[in-house]
Amino acid sequence: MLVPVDIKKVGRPPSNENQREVILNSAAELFARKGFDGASISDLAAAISQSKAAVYHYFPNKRQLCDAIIVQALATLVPRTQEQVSQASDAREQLRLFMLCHADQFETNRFGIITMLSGFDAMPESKTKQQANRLRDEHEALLRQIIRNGIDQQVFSPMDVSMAGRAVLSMLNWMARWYRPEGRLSARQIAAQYYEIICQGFVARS
Amino acid sequence: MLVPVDIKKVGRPPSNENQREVILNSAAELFARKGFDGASISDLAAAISQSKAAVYHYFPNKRQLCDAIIVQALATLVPRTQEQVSQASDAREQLRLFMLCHADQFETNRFGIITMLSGFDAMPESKTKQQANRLRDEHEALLRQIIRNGIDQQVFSPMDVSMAGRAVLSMLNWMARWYRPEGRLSARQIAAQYYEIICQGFVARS
DNA sequence: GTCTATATGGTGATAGAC
DNA sequence: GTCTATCACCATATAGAC
Repeated sequence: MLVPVDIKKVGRPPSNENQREVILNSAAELFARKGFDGASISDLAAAISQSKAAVYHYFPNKRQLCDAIIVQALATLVPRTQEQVSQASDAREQLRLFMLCHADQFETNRFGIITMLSGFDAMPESKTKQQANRLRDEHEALLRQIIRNGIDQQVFSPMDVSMAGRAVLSMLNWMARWYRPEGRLSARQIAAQYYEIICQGFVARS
Repeated sequence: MLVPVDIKKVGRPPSNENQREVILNSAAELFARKGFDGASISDLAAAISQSKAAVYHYFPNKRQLCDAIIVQALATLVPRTQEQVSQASDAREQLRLFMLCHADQFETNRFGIITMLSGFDAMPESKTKQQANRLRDEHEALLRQIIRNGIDQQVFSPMDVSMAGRAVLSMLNWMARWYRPEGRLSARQIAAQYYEIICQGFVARS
């Protein structure tokens, strides 16, 4: 009789997947709050009421633990955004969905996304880093494609697509530095306002 | 006979001001590249070919050294921006000058401004921190006032002034993460493009 | 799988000679 | 004012018992 195989677990060490996730989640919060250098494995171990050695059982070192958080954040964000955006054909609606979905991560995976945004540049060269680069490139390419669509559809003015994309991502990514879930507006509401601002522009219509 | 007094030096320790600046500049670069926790006093001492003890002669500890860089960056940026903006009365031109001046710091004081942007939140409570807070508040207040002026003058559409200000600052501040002086565009040119994007908006005019 | 104990090295900061 | 030498501490990471 054939036994169903969970392909996600093939090749993994025979460790407790639950415990691995506990470590990833707690580490993401620590890295987000104190940065890679500021957060220590002792802090992490204390936060999950375990020993340092227990952490090293699941991850070979601090660097790879952090890298795993970063790539996991991107691996969630990027396909989810693609899926959302694909449900619209109007470029304005595609842009709105892109921005909402990106911002939504500040609610659903706050510490993971902050660790990703603040730790991306410090990743040393590795397979994981290359994977992260690919995912980021995909994400940025999607945004630029949306803007190009808009220009082709003549709903957006002609403009420098890559600068426009940077402007959008800058607004969203900087939220990592000030957004608090207990604030007046949700991350999606903030993104919706940014969408209106970037679409309409400051200048009053005649 | 009266001796002219440099008021900037009154009350300062009788140390070599030049050496102090050397330390500040080199430390700014290290903090900008590796972060507060990642940069060590040993690195710094080596970078200026001096001993660690020499650094501690000019600054009581690492934290106050970093704080000094942060507040100095703000103390340059904020009045300079005010002065520039005051030379225009049209809100669009004021906004353009604000953005150019802010971005210009990435060329004239690159490492200082990066250290400020990435280290501001981590500053512990202190007199220096309060000074930094005041300067930041002044800067943000100026930007919001420009936007309000524009709305009053009916050159800008009515909008949420604080969100609009955040949008502008996000675009500029995120430059700390990707701008390289050897790139194709200068920081001022980038800011000028951002100005066009944020003023006109994406949506095509009828 | 998780522990205690430890190896090893770097950190911020200081003492005291010159 | 700058040095060498050193402090106490904490970091990452490992060894080996259970």
